[in-house]
Amino acid sequence: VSSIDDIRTSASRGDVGPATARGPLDRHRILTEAVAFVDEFSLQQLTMRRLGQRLGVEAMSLYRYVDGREDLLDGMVEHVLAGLDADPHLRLLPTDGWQAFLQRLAHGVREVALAHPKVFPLVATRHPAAPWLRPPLRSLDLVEAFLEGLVDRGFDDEAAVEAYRAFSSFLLGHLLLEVSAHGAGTAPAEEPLADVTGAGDSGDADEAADAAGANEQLAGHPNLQRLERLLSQDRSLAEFEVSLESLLQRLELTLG
Amino acid sequence: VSSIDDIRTSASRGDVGPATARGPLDRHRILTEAVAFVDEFSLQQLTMRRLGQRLGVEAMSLYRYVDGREDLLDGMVEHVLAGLDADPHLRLLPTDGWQAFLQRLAHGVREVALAHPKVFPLVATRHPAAPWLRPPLRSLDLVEAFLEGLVDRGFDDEAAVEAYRAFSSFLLGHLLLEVSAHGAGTAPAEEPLADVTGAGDSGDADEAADAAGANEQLAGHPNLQRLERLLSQDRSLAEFEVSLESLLQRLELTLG
DNA sequence: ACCTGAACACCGTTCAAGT
DNA sequence: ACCTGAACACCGTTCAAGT
Repeated sequence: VSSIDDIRTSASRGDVGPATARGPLDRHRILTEAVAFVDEFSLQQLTMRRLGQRLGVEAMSLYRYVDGREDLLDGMVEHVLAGLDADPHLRLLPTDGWQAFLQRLAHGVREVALAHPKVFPLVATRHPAAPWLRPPLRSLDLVEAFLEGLVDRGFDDEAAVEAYRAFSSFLLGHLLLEVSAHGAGTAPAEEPLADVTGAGDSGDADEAADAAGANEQLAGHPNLQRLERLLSQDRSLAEFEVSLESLLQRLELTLG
Repeated sequence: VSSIDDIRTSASRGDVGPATARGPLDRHRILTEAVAFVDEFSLQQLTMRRLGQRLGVEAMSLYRYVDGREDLLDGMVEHVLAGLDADPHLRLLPTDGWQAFLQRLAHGVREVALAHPKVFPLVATRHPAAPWLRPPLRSLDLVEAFLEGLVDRGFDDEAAVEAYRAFSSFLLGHLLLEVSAHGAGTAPAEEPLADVTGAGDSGDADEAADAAGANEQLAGHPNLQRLERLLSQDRSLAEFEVSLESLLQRLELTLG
């Protein structure tokens, strides 16, 4: 049942977003609109046909610019991260320590993730071009800048690579959780617990259970029950800062 | 072109795995076979029709036991994680310090991830039932056990919740990167760099570029070039241990 | 009770044909 | 050069019908 609701949102009723009819197509415009579409609706709803519709064109036209759907998804990932490659502000600056550099880089990636929460799972899970290109730092330029920055500030090769690994794990884990919580709605504390009185008409008990959602079995979990408010608070920025700070301190130790 | 290759692997030619014809269907068997199918092929290739085929049944039969494809995917996530809920070995034992407890739990989740690398992205990205159920610790029981264990060992409420957040981020980031590297193949160092001589017949230069893969522009990246071997080494277990150890130490500090 | 045939609306993709 | 009509093989899903 729920998967049907999912499909019947506005995107499937032809309301497909801005059908701007400027000039001939090009890859950049396709990627921009694809990202905008996903931002507005969801990954699931993005199809070649609907994207064509949004661009005022038949789906087949897209194949001149993208090599099928997989290439479209790869292109979208590249597209949302492109700003990071370009931004000189995310380079090692003359006045920087490596900590300041990593701080800016981390927050830069975080901004991209928050700007496109529904695209970020793609950034996280698409197979990278090389096994050592670790999401979310998915471009050669970005990784090169990272390594150069650290080596420039006294890291030897091993330490720089270890820092790269630890930094990417940290970013990926944190940001993926942050965007996924974003999608799930922010205030389950407002949701009344298991309203067993069933307020309505329904034939079977399933509906009440559904409404209670994850709270259904919360009864058998005293700690969850007691900590629900605490768990529901959005601490993502503070958590990010604290974990990042802790990572930087750990890296500092390996510098010996 | 590549997406077609993707589709034309053995799973689409009717070679769909064990078509065991034992008794009537049930949800558990469906989930087991769905996970086995993805382990063997990929998420992309899993369709209701092919899964039915594998079970010796028409696709429509599945709808008696799973509420559509979305529910199937949710079920698979629950299914691969079910062992963790059950395992008393992942509970807080009388002899445990909280560090030993978290160590065992972390390694338990890691084993699940490595056992089903192609399923793990689902564990990582499916919307959790509640926003405070953070992947990869996706079950009420597991999170309850986590919180209970820490509170039992002297964490106050705030510290326990903070530990839960930090622990889940760490696990998610690390394991997602580990399984995705797993899929990408392990030895890009063996791959010869941009063989521009093009060895063959081809009309345009695209093929050589494709073969070079991510190495195409490695020329402009001196640090990547120099560190390629280092970057290609599989350090995942050591990295896991070190990051986990560091996390535990950090948590120890918050205990005051 | 459990499974299926037939059907529907929708996909991605190709290719010859239009302009 | 750029787009499309028509077609193909495949999807997920429903529902009345079979056993």
